[in-house]
Amino acid sequence: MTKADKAYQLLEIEYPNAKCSLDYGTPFQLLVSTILSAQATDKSVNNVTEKLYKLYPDVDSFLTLTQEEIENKIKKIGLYKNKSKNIYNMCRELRDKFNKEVPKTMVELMSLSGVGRKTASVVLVEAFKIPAFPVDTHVFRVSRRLGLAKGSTADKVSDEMMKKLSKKKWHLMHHLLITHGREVCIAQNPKCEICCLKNICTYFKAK
DNA sequence: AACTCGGGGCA
DNA sequence: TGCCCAGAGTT
Repeated sequence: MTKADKAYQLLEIEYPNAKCSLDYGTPFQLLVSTILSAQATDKSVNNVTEKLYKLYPDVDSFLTLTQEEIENKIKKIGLYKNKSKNIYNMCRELRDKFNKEVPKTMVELMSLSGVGRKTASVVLVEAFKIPAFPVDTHVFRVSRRLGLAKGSTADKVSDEMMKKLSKKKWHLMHHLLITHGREVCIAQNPKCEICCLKNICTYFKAK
């Protein structure tokens, strides 16, 4: 068994309920809620974005709003209002370049306003079940501390993780690493004493 | 690769 | 109030 498989196994036992926290309907709704939830702490995003896209469920309903109107909606539900410009522009890009459909490739998704590498790969995996390994700062930090990835950029870490794990494990592993990074393998003063992975962790060994 | 941006969380 | 942070965008 590889180290990556071992880590996966241990994390799966530690976090039996780990899964995607975003509840979404359509790919477009996932896209909007992913953008809005970026940089926000995960809680509260769910019901809040739900409210938003119940009122405005698709591209067309957003296209009827001015940027200021979108900003007011977002402000009212308590999320980053500065994302309104991105969402306003993105909906026009979807209309003009993609026939109002959420595109299904990394390059196309990343061409949209406010959509970067992480948001794009989340949409590919969650909405279209296209294999990808989203790397946020949690996944980046935990993978490197464990010694599963050595790359210095999120893209490299993503590639390394995909090579080390069978495809069917990618999706859950992503959520397991995020959960672990939030709760135990935190950025400052990680809680190594209680870590279920300390016996196989490069960072812990070096301490 | 390093920096900027800028609002939320938290002490 | 000031410090940190996540992710996108820019240089």
